[in-house]
Amino acid sequence: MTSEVRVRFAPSPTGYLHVGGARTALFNWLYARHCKGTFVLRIEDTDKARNSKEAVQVILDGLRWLGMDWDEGPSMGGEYGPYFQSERENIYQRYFDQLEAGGHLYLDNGAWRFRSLREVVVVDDMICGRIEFDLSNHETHPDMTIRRPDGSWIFHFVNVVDDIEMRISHVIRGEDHLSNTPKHLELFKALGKPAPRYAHIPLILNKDGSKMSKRDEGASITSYIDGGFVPEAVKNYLTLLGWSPKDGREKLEIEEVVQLFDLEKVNRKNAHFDIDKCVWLSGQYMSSLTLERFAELCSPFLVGTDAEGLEAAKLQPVLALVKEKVKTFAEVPAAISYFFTEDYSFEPEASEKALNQPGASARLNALATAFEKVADWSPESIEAALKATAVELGVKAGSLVLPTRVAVSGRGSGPSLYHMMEVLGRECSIRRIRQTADSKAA
RNA sequence: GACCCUAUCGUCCAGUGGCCUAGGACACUCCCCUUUCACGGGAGUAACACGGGUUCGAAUCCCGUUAGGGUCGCCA
Repeated sequence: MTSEVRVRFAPSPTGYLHVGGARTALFNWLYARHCKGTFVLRIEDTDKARNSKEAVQVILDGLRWLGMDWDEGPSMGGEYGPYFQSERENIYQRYFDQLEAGGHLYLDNGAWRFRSLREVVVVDDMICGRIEFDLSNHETHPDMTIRRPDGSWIFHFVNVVDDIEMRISHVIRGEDHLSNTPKHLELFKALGKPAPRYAHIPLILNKDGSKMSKRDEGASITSYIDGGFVPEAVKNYLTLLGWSPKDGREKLEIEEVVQLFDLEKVNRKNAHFDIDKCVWLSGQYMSSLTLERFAELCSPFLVGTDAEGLEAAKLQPVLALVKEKVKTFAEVPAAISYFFTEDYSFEPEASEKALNQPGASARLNALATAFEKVADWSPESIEAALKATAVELGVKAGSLVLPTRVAVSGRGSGPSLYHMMEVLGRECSIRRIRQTADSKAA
């Protein structure tokens, strides 16, 4: 029972969830699920200045959006709570008293410092291997502060106390903590408790290798939510940063990742973040979404557009048309706009190429006349009518396609023309073709 | 500055002494398919940081250099 795997993600509520933090959470989540262990979410809000309900909410929302459910933590509870450090005052006091009684602490300018054991500390890391840190030199390794003069607690101390109290078996965290680990090990030793296993995962940097800061593209999970990425795709992309199934596959069901995931196989090299590949993966997931889920995930992006609140019968056929075309939901409003307004704009280049040609107007009118005679308004019939008209006019069918497309949509590209016209409807399609023939075409 | 980690195409991964004239994916270029764009299919450009070892043999092991990243807070 003591060998049970318990891992934790312990973010500080800074107001945003960094992509690197999200991946740390993900690797914890994957390891917990792989081992059938427990994934704990603990909020490290000892810094009262930065602590706010909203800031915590951003983290919870981000984790939920990525489909990482926690077994213990905020709104879940659990037998090792509370899960906010701001509510664990008495626990820290107890451990503090123990350290003080053991002679490990001394006062310095009103703050409490931990007297280092001044030894060589070995970190046996599951990813980085065995590393020795020589802490014997006071100059290069000053005693760490664990409590401020105002009584508030410092990260290193509360982090260790909570890992003890919450029975954490494996600490999976960013490599930026690797150099802090010997200090933490000293604390475990002074407290007389066994330390957890450590696994430091490499960091995520910008594509050019520079440090990723808050403002950089893709740094905040909120940017993926707002950017309309398919959440499964972002989760999938994150698993591929530092880990791989080894067989070259890129798109993997998360259940399979859970099955295959292993800390020992995680890379030791920092990953450079490539938003293009993430967008590509989102597009891959997009096409495999059911129309229902696609419509559901689209709806927040339709707010404020002509398509907002439209009944499913009107909206879904249009969404079906663009589903295979977009890579993010954010692209949807622009992709469908001309279906829901007569005030659609014409792309200059497409207009120039398709409409500003001699005889374009006459050809469009001939097409409109042919479409008026189509018995059933199906893609097949529309196509047949267009091809027959091409024969009549003595031109290639292809040369009528683009002008028709631009006339009914204003654009040079889009869904299959015949399917698009079917959804647009006979009356609307013909009206747009005639209007364009009158006003735009030469 | 000290200490720690890392080093394969522009990027993400494969490769753990011979199967590597280094493989896959994104991006890029070209071709095919197609009514357009996209999808799909095919082809191409492109990498073992450098220098020493060890070995019959090194992308793979060792050392050094260089480069990048991290830590050294009364931030987390």
